[in-house]
Order: sequence, then C-alpha cells, then structure tokens
Amino acid sequence: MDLSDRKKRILTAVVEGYIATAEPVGSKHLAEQIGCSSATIRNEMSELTTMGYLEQPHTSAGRVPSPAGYRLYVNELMEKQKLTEAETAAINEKLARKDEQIEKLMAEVGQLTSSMTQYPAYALTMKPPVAVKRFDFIYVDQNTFIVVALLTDNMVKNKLIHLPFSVHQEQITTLSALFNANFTGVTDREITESIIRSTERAAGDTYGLVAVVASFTMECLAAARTAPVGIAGASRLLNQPEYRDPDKAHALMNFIADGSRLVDDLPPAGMGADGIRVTIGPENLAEELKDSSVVMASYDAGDGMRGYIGVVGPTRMDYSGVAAKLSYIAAGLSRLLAGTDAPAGLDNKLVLKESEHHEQEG
Amino acid sequence: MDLSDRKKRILTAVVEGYIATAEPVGSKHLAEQIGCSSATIRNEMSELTTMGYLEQPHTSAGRVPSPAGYRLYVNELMEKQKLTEAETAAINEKLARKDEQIEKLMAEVGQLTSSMTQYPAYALTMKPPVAVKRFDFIYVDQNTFIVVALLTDNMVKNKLIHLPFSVHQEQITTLSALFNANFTGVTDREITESIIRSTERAAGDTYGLVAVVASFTMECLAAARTAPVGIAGASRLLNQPEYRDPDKAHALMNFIADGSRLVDDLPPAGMGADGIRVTIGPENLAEELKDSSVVMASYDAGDGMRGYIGVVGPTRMDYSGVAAKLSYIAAGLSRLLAGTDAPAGLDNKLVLKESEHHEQEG
DNA sequence: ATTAGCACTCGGAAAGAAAGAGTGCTAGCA
DNA sequence: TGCTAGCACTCTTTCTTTCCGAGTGCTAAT
Repeated sequence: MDLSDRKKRILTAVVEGYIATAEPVGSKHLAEQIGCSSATIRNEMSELTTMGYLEQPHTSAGRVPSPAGYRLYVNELMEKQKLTEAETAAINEKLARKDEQIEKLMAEVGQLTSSMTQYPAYALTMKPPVAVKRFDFIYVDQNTFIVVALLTDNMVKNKLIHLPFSVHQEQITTLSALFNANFTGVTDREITESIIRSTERAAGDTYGLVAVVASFTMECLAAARTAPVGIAGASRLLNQPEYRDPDKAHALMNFIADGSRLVDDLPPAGMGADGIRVTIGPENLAEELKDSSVVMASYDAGDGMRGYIGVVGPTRMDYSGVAAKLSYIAAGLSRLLAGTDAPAGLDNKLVLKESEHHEQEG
Repeated sequence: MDLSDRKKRILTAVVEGYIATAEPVGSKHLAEQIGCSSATIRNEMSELTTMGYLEQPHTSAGRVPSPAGYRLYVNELMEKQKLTEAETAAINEKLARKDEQIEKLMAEVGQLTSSMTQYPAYALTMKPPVAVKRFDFIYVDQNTFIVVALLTDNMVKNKLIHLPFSVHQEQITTLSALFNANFTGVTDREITESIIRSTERAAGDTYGLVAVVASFTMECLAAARTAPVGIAGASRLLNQPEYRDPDKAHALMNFIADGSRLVDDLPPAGMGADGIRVTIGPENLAEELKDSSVVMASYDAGDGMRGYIGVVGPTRMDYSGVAAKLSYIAAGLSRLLAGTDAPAGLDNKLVLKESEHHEQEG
C-alpha cells in the first residue's frame, strides 16, 4: 500500500493547493509543479481517487483530498514548518506576561492561539480530581453553623448554613464525625446516592442536614474539578469559505462555545509522540465536528496536571502551520507552568523572577 | 409634532410587523389591522415617510421603520410586555444558583440573558476605581525583595522582585517611604509619567527600581478595576437575516467579543427611569454598532457598585420583549447582589441564607 | 376625508445562453 | 511500458434576458 514517490508528491501538492486556495486543484496547475504533463497527472490522480485519497466534487472539477488523503498527508507527507522570527517573538511576548489566575491565563492563551493560527482556539488545564481531606463544623448559634472543607489540593471552601429550626452542639459534632468518616477521600464521582442514604440512616436526628452538607460537598468538588477553559476567536470561522453558510457556522460555533463539549473530546490515552494530535473530519466523535478538523497539543501544567490547547477549523486546515504553532505555544506553556527552564526568547529585563500574585481579602 | 392616533397605530403596526417578519410591510396587509382601506394607509404612510419615521428600501417595496421611527416606538408607542410564567420561572431558577465568583456569575448571567432573548448578550459589574492604601517592602536578601500593596478594596497584591544587582536594607526603606508618599491614594489613571519621573529624581541611588515597582502598582490597580464581563451567544447573530452576510456578522461579532469595547459604551450619566436604555442604530457611538441596536439594563450590585446587562441585535429588534426580560433579570440581580429582599419566586429550601464562599490557599 | 381604480416602478425569481475549467479516453511516441 | 498530445464531453458558474408581482402614487369618485 506504499505510494510511488510521484504519487506522494502529487497528493502533497493537491492537499497543499487545496489548503491554500479552497478550490479543487486540477491537473494543469499541478503539471508545472510536478514536472510532467497534465495527462500523466490525470492518470495518477485517477488512481489516487480509486485508492480513496482524493475525491471529485463533480465530474468536471479538480480533485480535493479525502479524509484519508489528509490523514496520509498529516502522518507521512507534510513537512514540519518553522515559525518566523516575528511569530516566535509574538508568542514569547504574550507568554511573558503570565497571569496569576489560571482562568485568565487560559483565556489569554486561547486568544493567543486563535490570533496566531487564525482559527477558533481553546485552551484548558485539567485539574486532577479532588476530594475533601477533612471537614470542620463550626457551631455559631442554635440556627446557624459553618461547614469548612479542606480539599486535597489545599483549597478551603466554606458555607454558612442557616436553619429554619434549631440544632445542638452535639448534633453538629455527630454530623462532623459522620462526614469525616464517609465523605473524605472520595471524589465527587464516588459520592453515590447510596452513600448519602446510608449516612442519613446513621445520622439519627440530624438526618435532615446530611443532604444539605452533602450537596455542598458535591458542589465544591465539582467546582474544583472543573477545568478552566478559555475559548477565543469562534467568529474566525466565518473567514473560512466552508463556513460561509450561516447555518453551518452557527452549528459549529455553538459547539465550540460550549467548553464542556471540547473537554469531552480530549484524548483518553494520549497524544502522538510530538505532543500533537490531529483529528480529521469524520474521525471526530462529536457529530458537529464531522466536517471539521481539530489540532490539539498538550503541555505540562505542573503539579502533575496536563493542559491542552487546540484549534478547530475546516478539514482543509493548514495542518502544518497550525501544528508548528501549537507545538511552540505548548512548549512555552510547559516551561511557564511546569518551570522546566526559562523560555528561549523571553525578555528577561530587570525582573528575573517573580512570584505568583496571591489574592486574599484583608 | 404630535401624531394622530391613527398614524401612531400605523407606525406601531409597521414597526411590529417588520420586527416580526424582517420584510417591508405594505399597505394592503396593514389595511386589515387598522380597519380602513389600503389607499388611506398609503396616504398616511406617505406622510410618515416625509416626517422621517418610515423609509422605503426602494420605490415599490413596503415601508420599513427609520431609526427615528424605532425611537418613537420605543419611547411612546410600545407596550410593556409581560413575561410568561415559564420565562420568569426559568430566570428565577437560573438566578437561584448564585455563583461565588463574580466572574463566573457574570458569565452565567450573560448566558441566561442571551438564551432568554435569543440575542448576543453581555453582563458586567463595574468596580469602583481602587488605589493603594499602603505599600510594604520586605527585604529578603541583597538581590531580592517583596513589594506588598494593600488596596482600598482590601485586596492584597504582592510581587517578588529579584534583582541582577544588590541593594541594601536602607535603600528599600527609602523606596518604601517614596512609594507611600507618592503612590498611595491615587488611581491608576492618576499615575502619570511625570509623577514617576519626579519620584525617580527623588529616589537617589534606587531610581532604577522606581519604574519596576510603579509598573507593578499600575498592573495591580488596572487589574483590580477591570470589570468582570460575561459575553454569550454571539453566534446567535447568525439567526438574524440582517447578519446572514458573514462579513457583517464577523465584524459585529468581533466587536462583541471584545469586552472592553462594550464597557466603553456604558452610559455616562445614567439610564432611563425604568432602568432600561435603548440605543438605536446610528445613535450608537461605536462605528460597528451603527446598524445595530443595544438594549441595556442596570442593576445594583451592592457595595455601591453598579452592573449592566445588555443585548445587541439588529435595529429590527424585539425591543419590547427584550426590555421586559432585561428588566426582570436586572431586578433579580439587584435583589441577589444588593440583597434588597428575597426574589419573588426564588426557591428557598432549607438553606435560607448563605455566606459567600471564600477561597484561599492553605 | 375616504376609497376605488389604474398606470408605473422596481426588485427578485426563473430561464436560457455562453464560458471555462477539467476530465477521460484514445492514439501516437520514446 | 510509460508518457504525452489531442479532443470530445461534462458539468458548474456566470451573465443576460425575461417575466412576474407586490406596492406605490396619483386621480377621480363617493
């Protein structure tokens, strides 16, 4: 199933031509590039079409790469592209101003990725699932107590609970013991209805409070696990001829705008060796992406966390350029967050190192 | 300049007809509604056109409201619309789950507003400008010190500064005195180049550090003043026939996506008596909005802060419905944030009152 | 003041014609 | 056997042309 060298060159030329122009490419135009007559090209293209690498929109149009054609191109044919000085400089400059809050950083990285690639982009950092390390209950008055939960990631969450009936100190103590016994060390997915039920049964006369505190716990854990995600440049889709149809564009933009759908799309196993994953058209799981491609890169976000940046576009995407840019940005983020070493081109002026800004109420 | 009753009815019918169908409305169709012949309507419409309330796309089309026509409609003709049970219920349910973080709350309110109105929407809360209350400088070692700034809103910001040369304890003390003298009590807009220059002159042998600390200060103040803004549903524009042209849609979506542009659009003086402001087509300052309308409502965000929710759409916008929905949501937000009283339909289960969740690193 | 009637004006849809790009195939050439 | 030149054919795109109808403005009658 190996292609002749010339077939490879032709396929490459078709893919790159189509990426550049969004028009089916014809034999005549290729003849110059390949260096043989258009008739020869036609023969070769005809074979590539029966092999499934090319497609014809209609009888008398040029050829367009099929998903399989793109796949072959991405896996074997495309050349790694280099970024220009200006591009690396722009990325470095943006990354140099790191933001203290992960949410804002993700938003900025999304913006950066989108503006560098000219496609809609997203950035997210996966947080590992957290559990509660310990609960403390503070008895305020007979109608009021505070729950304090210390999470495994050392975040502290609290909630003031005001009751329409009264409780005693001992009841709160019981509650505390119950929660520390049943609800610590478990992630939000592991908290099942049955655990809540059995805790309620064990709670005696405070069973009514179990649901309240349990739902607070769930909320905290879910919130702590939610990956911060930055999405940017969705409207850039409209620049692409394949999304000139407002309905198509709308459908995909809706999909993109919903961060949770993107998170579902993350690779379960891992990425390619180079840290880049390309998913082409029908390879995508989500129905909304069947006509689009996604290029994704992962980075090391420190503390054992992994992050992802990605770009959504037509199958006719500039895979090579996008992959190069994502690689570079991802590498920069890894350095920034995991602190492997100082980014190559970063502008280290007077301030050589800076702590994170901490915010707290005074 | 008062219109006859019949003219008002005709104008209203034209505006509402055009809002509903996006097609110019003709005399024939109106004749049924108004109850007189189409010829009469034509005469009246002709007058309304010379008065500037209606426009003709071309000689043989129906009439379309002019901006002045919309304005008159919004100010005097349109009836306050009531929300349906389902709508109020949906809003109440969404608002019941208030988020602890203002950024997330704004994002959610933006979503809510957009989904209720079917237009792109934004939500933001203005923070009052802050200043630094006091600076503290902590000398770590001869190459390192920490700046700590306590802001007027009681936030604390800090930065570890690592130097490529060495400083003495006394120099840091001098610096501290200088900054506490010159950079406290001023907002970021009041920090001018000349203040920085004169401080540098006064700084003696530590003049090199002034710029670093000053820029840190500016950063903190700017960050603290930045209004959290939630933008949602930009792609809904594509549902509107006037934005089927991808280029138009793109231009406006870009504008919307840039939150800072929206903030610029806020009313300097205040809103109408009902807390609603409608800006129609050319009334908008921003060039990108000249063909669009903005409906905005303000709410009380507590602590003397004001917030705004708004919707962007074609001039042919459902002003009445949108205004009603924004009013309702804004009122709900005022109650929620300023705590005037419990929202009418809110579901107050067991938990009657809850504190805000505080997050801090442990 | 209102209405019926009528000629007129455009924009938009439909239909037709011409242009152009690209193919597949056949036949000839190294 | 592999490549190339030539040619008839296909099919989309684009440009005209035509036609239709909705809606108007005006005039005359009620």
